[in-house]
Amino acid sequence: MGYHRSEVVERAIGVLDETGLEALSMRRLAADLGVQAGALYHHFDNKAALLAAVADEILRRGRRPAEIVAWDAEVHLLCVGLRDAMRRHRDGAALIAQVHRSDSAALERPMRSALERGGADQRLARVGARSLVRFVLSHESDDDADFALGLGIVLDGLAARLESLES
Amino acid sequence: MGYHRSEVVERAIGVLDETGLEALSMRRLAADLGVQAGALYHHFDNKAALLAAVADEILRRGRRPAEIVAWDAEVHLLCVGLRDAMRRHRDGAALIAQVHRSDSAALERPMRSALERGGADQRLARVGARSLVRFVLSHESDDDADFALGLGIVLDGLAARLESLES
DNA sequence: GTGACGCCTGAACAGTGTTCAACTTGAGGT
DNA sequence: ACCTCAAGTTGAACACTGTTCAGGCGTCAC
Repeated sequence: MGYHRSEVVERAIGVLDETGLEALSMRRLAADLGVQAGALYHHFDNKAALLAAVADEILRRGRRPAEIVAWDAEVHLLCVGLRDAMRRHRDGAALIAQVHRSDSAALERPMRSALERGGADQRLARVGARSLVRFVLSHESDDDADFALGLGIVLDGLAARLESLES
Repeated sequence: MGYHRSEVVERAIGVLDETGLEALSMRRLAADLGVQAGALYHHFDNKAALLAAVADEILRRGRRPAEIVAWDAEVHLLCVGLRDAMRRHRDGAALIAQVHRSDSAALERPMRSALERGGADQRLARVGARSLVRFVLSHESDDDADFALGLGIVLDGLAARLESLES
């Protein structure tokens, strides 16, 4: 029995790690909790809401205390942190991408404020943050070296735009 | 009745445009063709194969004759062409991303050879091509101006890497 | 005519998300 | 101790999904 949402979410992460996103059905999760599928709908409006809570929890666990560093180091840190968080669980990137398909503002916000601190105007910060978040989400399975190179390319492009804004 | 694969694919594109990827089920498509669902399995091994054929057709229709231009203009053209092709149909990006999730080599190949013609080594061409393809696939719903800005950022970063290789 | 083969039907299987009346359970108030 | 009320759960149902397969039908070749 999952008294609270948090226990359901925790078990959902367990099922995710064990069997993957594909196999994470309401019935499978309910059975894992020793409960009927319908019971889950007293804690979550629907499966999407449940998955959103799971994605939030995965990201929450991956968050680190904010450090005050140079903007480019912070952006780099945010990207690597996001990648690490989603890679800690099977199908983590697929899940997070699915949940934030329509609204990825929450993921982009910290990235955006870092870019603005680096001198970007609103538009550049918005587009840059979006590009970075989607870059990270779509390169889950690449090895770290390739990821670092790709991220470096995007960051170089951003840096060039920022320099030309300052002059 | 869909005598041939091509007629099934064509009708599938029709259903896609009318009702979206979510509603494109085997039964829905079969009904649209005036046929039972099981009949489709004489033309395609499974739904994934059908969707792959649909994605291929969408991309084929979007292909333009190769022009011989500077590498950066060609990369730009390839990206815009891919974007246009997938945006011509409802959920086009979602479909193509789904089909090429495990194997996006076919999409990356022309991008890679253009980058190599621009002086990139194998690794840079591979990582750059992958980043560009995924950038395009994940920015379907952005307006054109934001897309152009984001693409410009990635291309600037690539150009910087290419210049430092030549020196 | 007699096969053979391609295409299709219709039903079935096992699964999915979701809803809902009815039941159990436990805590609070009197 | 009793009653009430609400939260939590059940079990069944609904309308779907992809997929399989024995059987039938029609069109060719021989």
